Order: sequence, then structure tokens, then C-alpha cells
Amino acid sequence: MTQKTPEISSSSLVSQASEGADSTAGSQAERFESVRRAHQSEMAEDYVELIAELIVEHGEARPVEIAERLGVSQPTVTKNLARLKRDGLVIHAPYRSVFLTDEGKALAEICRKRHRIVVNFLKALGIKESIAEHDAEGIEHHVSKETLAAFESFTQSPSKP
Amino acid sequence: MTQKTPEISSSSLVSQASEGADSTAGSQAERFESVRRAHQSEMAEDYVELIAELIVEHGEARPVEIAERLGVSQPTVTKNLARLKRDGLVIHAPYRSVFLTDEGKALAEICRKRHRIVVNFLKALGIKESIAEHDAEGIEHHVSKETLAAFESFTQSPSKP
DNA sequence: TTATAAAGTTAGCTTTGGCTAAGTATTGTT
DNA sequence: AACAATACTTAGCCAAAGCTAACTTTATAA
Repeated sequence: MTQKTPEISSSSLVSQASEGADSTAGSQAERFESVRRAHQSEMAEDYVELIAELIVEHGEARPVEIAERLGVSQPTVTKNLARLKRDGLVIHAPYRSVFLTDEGKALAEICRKRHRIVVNFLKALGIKESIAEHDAEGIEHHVSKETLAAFESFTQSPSKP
Repeated sequence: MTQKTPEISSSSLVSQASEGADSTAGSQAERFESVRRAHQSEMAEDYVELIAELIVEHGEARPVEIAERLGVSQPTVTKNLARLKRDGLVIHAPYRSVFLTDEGKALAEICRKRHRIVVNFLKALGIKESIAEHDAEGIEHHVSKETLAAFESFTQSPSKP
């Protein structure tokens, strides 16, 4: 039972599924590991997506606004911004607005698109917008490339698989 | 730049009708809070569901097997079982097998059903089983009652909402 | 029955992501 | 220019969930 070290590659938005749908310990463990890995990038994804939104809306992203939108305290934002900065996703000088690096912008764009696809898919299924937005927030981080493609194609012609 | 003014104007009287998918700070924060809450129950749900599986398969659930299936170390399982015990979901004496309380059984059953609904839904969308199982593992914890119902009804008649 | 292997636990470390309290910086008002 | 309000940071706390190393208990096999 060798334990894997974290090894977070920030570009791993798309989870890889193993072949075959067996229920052996191995593949089940891989699935759980994959979910744990996804959780590690969620914070980053939520922040960069929100920062991008704020820049579009207000021309800048202030920590106080990030805190308010995420429903967390300002010190939490400060701490997480330091992490995002460490990981090369944002640019942030003390007491200044927050900006996205190129990598951060790229990540934000991917997240934005994925979010829209998931929301539109749920709405196409007949789910009302407020709930679609709510569920998408949790679901979007766990959708594989294949599933995302299926969501998108369904939304475009909501009749057949 | 301009540090934003509080904007106290009409908050308490007017803005109560935030139905629909608005992007106000309030509702967005609620969604994020909800996702954070869901994360807190994921560990419990995964464990309880797996323990139920193991009991069906082997007549008992041994920590070593839980560790293997989840892909975590044995000490991690020991620690998490203590939390589940604290929360009234499992019964566990040192060096013994793990059992579910009535509450644990109920939770496991809900999770099992939900898991099947999500997997079957994804398969009905045309996603192959291994990927469906993979994505379901992450998605299932974030699906609202309404969305789950929509998934189920779609699976039964995969034509239209 | 005793030695060894496997299972399980304990202790102690790490990172994440939350919080409050208190201090510092910036901005806005007078 | 001084002061008040707001924004931001720092310090220090907490719990969750992971790990390794080392120890104890249980099970197996000679």
C-alpha cells in the first residue's frame, strides 16, 4: 500500500479515469485519490474564476470583495492569496488589488467555460437556474473531459445521448 | 484606487427577492458555503458507503481493507474511524471489525442509492462505465434533491425534461 | 507453544483552509 | 493636515485529513 505523494499539477483540470469499471480495490482507490486531488485545486479555481469576474465587473479585484463573494473572512483571503501567489496564479502586492498571471488567466478561462457548460446543462435538464448555479458550483470541479463534452453536446441537442 | 463605500442604501428593505441566478455577493457566498459544507460530509459518506459494501461482500469491514479501497494509509483510517464513531455513525472497538450504527446504515443507504442514480444517469448520457464511476465519485456529494430527481427521471426516459 | 507476520494503534509531523483579535496602511472627510 | 473609517495584514488559534515511524495486539505457521 504505497502512499502517493501529493504532486499537484495545476493544469490537471481534467481527471483521468482508469480503464474498465471494475470494483477492485486498486481502481476504486484511484477514483478516491482523483477526487482528493480535485479538492486540492478547488480553492485555486474558485479564486481565479472570481477574480476574473471582478476584474470584468469593476476593473479590479479587491480582497474585501473576494471575501464577501466567497463568504469567508478577509484574513482567509489574505492567506489564500499568498498561496495562489506562491503557485504563480496571481500577482498581489500588499494593500493592493489582485491581478491574474497568464497562467491564472488561462485557468480562469477554462473554469469559466466549464462552469457555463455545467450550468447550461443542468438548465437544459429542466433544473431551475438558482439550483443549477448552486449545484454547478460543487459539480464543476469533478467533471471529466468526456463528461463535459457529453454535457455540452446534450445542451445543444437535448434529445439523444 | 477607490476603496468601495459600504452602499447601505436599500439593502434591508428591497433586496429580498433574489430569486433566479443573480450574482450578488450574498447568494454567491451562500453557494460557496454550501459547497464547503458538503466537503465536510464527504469523508463520512465515503467511509460509510464503503463499510456497507464490505459488510455485504465479506461479512465484515476490516480497517486494512478500508485503507486499501480508499487508497489511504491505515493510520488515516484509524483516525477517521474515531471521528465517525464520535459522530455516531460507526461502532468500532480497538483491533476489531467496523460496524455501522442505525444512523450509519441509513446514511450508507442514501449514499448507495444516490451513487447508483448518478452513475446510471451518466451512462444514459453515453458516458462509458469506467468514467461514469469515476466522475460519480466526485459529483455525487454535490447533487441537490432536485437535480437528483432530474437525473433519475432522465435515466428512465432519456428523451426530454 | 513459541516465533513471525499481519493488522491495528499511537505519536508526532504536515498542509489546507477556516476563524478572531489586534495592528498597520490607505482612503476619504472635514 | 488631521482624523475617522475602511481595507488589509499579521499573529495565533482550530479541525480535517493526509503521512511516516514505532509500538502493540492479533493471527498464523513451524
